[in-house]
Amino acid sequence: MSKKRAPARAAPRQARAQATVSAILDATVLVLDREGLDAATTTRIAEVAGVSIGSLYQYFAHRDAILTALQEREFERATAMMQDVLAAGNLARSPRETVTAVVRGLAGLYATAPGLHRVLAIEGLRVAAAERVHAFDTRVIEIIELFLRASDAPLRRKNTQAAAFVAFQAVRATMLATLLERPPGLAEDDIVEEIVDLVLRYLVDGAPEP
Amino acid sequence: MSKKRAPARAAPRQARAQATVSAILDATVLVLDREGLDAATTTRIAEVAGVSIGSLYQYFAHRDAILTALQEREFERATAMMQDVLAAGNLARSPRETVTAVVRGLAGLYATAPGLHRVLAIEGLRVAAAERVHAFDTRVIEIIELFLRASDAPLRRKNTQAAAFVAFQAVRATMLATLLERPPGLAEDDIVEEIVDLVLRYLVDGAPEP
Amino acid sequence: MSKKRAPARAAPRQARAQATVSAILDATVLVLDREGLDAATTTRIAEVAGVSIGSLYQYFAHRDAILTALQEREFERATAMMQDVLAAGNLARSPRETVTAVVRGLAGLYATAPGLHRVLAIEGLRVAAAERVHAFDTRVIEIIELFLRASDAPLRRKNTQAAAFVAFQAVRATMLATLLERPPGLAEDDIVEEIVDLVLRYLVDGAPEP
Amino acid sequence: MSKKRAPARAAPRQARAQATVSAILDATVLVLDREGLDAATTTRIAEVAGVSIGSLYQYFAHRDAILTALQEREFERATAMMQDVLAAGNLARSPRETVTAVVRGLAGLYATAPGLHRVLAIEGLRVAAAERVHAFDTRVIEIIELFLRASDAPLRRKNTQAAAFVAFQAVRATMLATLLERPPGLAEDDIVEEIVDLVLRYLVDGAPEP
DNA sequence: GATGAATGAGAATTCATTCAT
DNA sequence: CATGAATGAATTCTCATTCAT
Repeated sequence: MSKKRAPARAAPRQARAQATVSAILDATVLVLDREGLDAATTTRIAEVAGVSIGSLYQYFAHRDAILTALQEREFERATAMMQDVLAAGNLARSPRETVTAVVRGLAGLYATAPGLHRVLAIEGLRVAAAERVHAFDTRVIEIIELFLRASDAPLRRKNTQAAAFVAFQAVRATMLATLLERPPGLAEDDIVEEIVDLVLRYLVDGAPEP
Repeated sequence: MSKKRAPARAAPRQARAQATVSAILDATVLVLDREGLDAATTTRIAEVAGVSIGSLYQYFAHRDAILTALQEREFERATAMMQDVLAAGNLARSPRETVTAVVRGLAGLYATAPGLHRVLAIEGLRVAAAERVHAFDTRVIEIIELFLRASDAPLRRKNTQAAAFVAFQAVRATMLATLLERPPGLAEDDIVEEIVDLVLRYLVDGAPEP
Repeated sequence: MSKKRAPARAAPRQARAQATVSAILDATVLVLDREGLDAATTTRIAEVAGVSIGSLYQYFAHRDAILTALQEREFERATAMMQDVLAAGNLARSPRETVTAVVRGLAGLYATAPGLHRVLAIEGLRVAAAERVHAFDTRVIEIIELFLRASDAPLRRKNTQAAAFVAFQAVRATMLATLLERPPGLAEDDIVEEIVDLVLRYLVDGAPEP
Repeated sequence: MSKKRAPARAAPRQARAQATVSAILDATVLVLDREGLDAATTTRIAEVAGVSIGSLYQYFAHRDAILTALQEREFERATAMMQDVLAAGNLARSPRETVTAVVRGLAGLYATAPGLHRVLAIEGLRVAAAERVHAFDTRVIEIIELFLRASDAPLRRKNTQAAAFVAFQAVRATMLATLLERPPGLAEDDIVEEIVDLVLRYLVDGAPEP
């Protein structure tokens, strides 16, 4: 489905190479977050990374490969965070504690570079993003679903998959919108609480008031 | 405030001109929805519209002007729908009826061209979109807030502004994600129900189960 | 030699037509003088003339025809002025009087629209201007030469053609430069005097100091 | 002050780059001289330079930057020539020798590419040329004025600034007109002599006949 | 005749990508 | 491996000119 199937650039084995790749990805984050997608030209990225374009193409077959790698990295982080918070070991926590941890975790990920996540989010990336985003969503939803099933909280929903989907999308979008639009007269902490409440009431029966 | 302030292209007086403008906007919708933002070059739009680029530039000072016009048009539609549904005359309806109407209304707007709305939504448009999107959000939230205050439903939230913001973002994003990702094993009607439930439980105390 | 040989638009016989042609030429002068050659698009000219482009093309086969007509008109005026001042009837005047009259005459022509004359002068107009400018120059030089020969002032030059050429170019350029650059600390009258002196000393023997 | 302030294209460090820049400038001279300003499109320049447009834009932010660079280069040359000829060391020369040197110097500069200088001169270049041309004129006039004051020739004019202005404009324009129009029956050398005489009689008292 | 909507060739400029050094 | 000069396809936009109404 992806338009460009690159001839798989040599995975960097040496430390210096690894550093270069990181520099490029970090530079891309910086540029995307501060200057937007349009400004993220290969030249600009290379410049911010302190690397020549030649070198950039040593490690990435084409521009999209950089964006893809970045997306992958962020998805990885998000998945890891979710997995961590929703691990079996945490089943003992109260639902509120758990949901709060997830929302705060997501907020943490987004807060570093909200502009980046605007771009990475479902609506932004163009090339073959659909599949990748879908895969990520599926995975995250799975994690949530598993947790929901394992939990012994009094769930309101029968269709846990749908519930996981709805809950995740609602949290993701509201969190991002908050970071990008800062609704007036609302501290971030307040919003976190609102979102937690939104999800809790939706998922759990008789969720205690905060 | 916007970067490009066009020398105000001639407002079309003749019928033919009006038709051309419509053709261009409609073509843009088509292209954006099916081929994405990147494919929406002026040439492609003109081609799909069955119009010469010259004509395109007769009515739109530059590419962004087309996108802006489109955004304005869609925002207008959305606002109108919300205003309609949340009008004072509808205070008598049950909360569930009202929320359902809103969600269905939004679904209706998005369903025609989900790809378009992906682009038009907060994360997509680049040029000076921020202000415009923000203005739209503010307006919608105001409408919601007004309704919440006027309603005599047993509201759970004290901060109605925050509530309006969270509710709207949650509905918008989840609806859009649904249309774009066609979540597994869920008909659109099911999703509508889920979203309605999400919002209802969040906003209203003791909302009766469906 | 000219690239475009137009199918000779119908010479306007009616008064209204003549007025339209004038309006177009005058508008062109205005635009050229104030906004420069680049701004002198057919649309802009028509707009300033208060005429539709369609009408513009009714009277001028193409854009260049307008500029050519204008050039012709200005050349005509300049030639007429020279012819007038250097007519046989004026042989009685003192050389200083005559030269002053010429310089003032030129100043008068240029002063109305210096920007226009920058464009019309030798260096400006592009299309087939060379021949036309050359013809004009030749004609003017002829007029000057004839006068010089008829005059009984004590001429210093043997080669009257060369003298006429040099004198004319010097006056023309200095006058134009003056109007365009507003040289520091020099009123227009001072410059006229300087130029008169320049030419007089060059052409006439023992020309009396001012 | 100029409308376009370019993001300072990379100054060429490597030898090849320097060669490319030169090729572009030289090609521009060629095109301007032979085909005129309108023909000097970026594509044509690149083509004549034997370089891709991409390369052209690697070194010049936009078309005007090329023309500006060229103008600067020619102005530099002209100023250097004047400064050279009118240097303090040359005060011993006779006025006729000095003026002849200046006129011949200018003739030398113009002769290589008269068409180019038609464009570069006051009337031709559009973008922000005014200031630049003015600055050049000012500088040249200063050089002349300084020389006039230092010289012990019997000057006729009190206002040396005005004299410098008039003398320079007269020489410049007449020289250029000569090269562009080749008045019939006149060798370039004759014209030089005429111009020298024009200026000498204007500036110096009792200038000896040739 | 007048109007102005439509046309499209052509110009400027960008940017991903390659490749000689 | 690194560098950065060179490339050129693709894109936006302008403007002279035509022609149906």
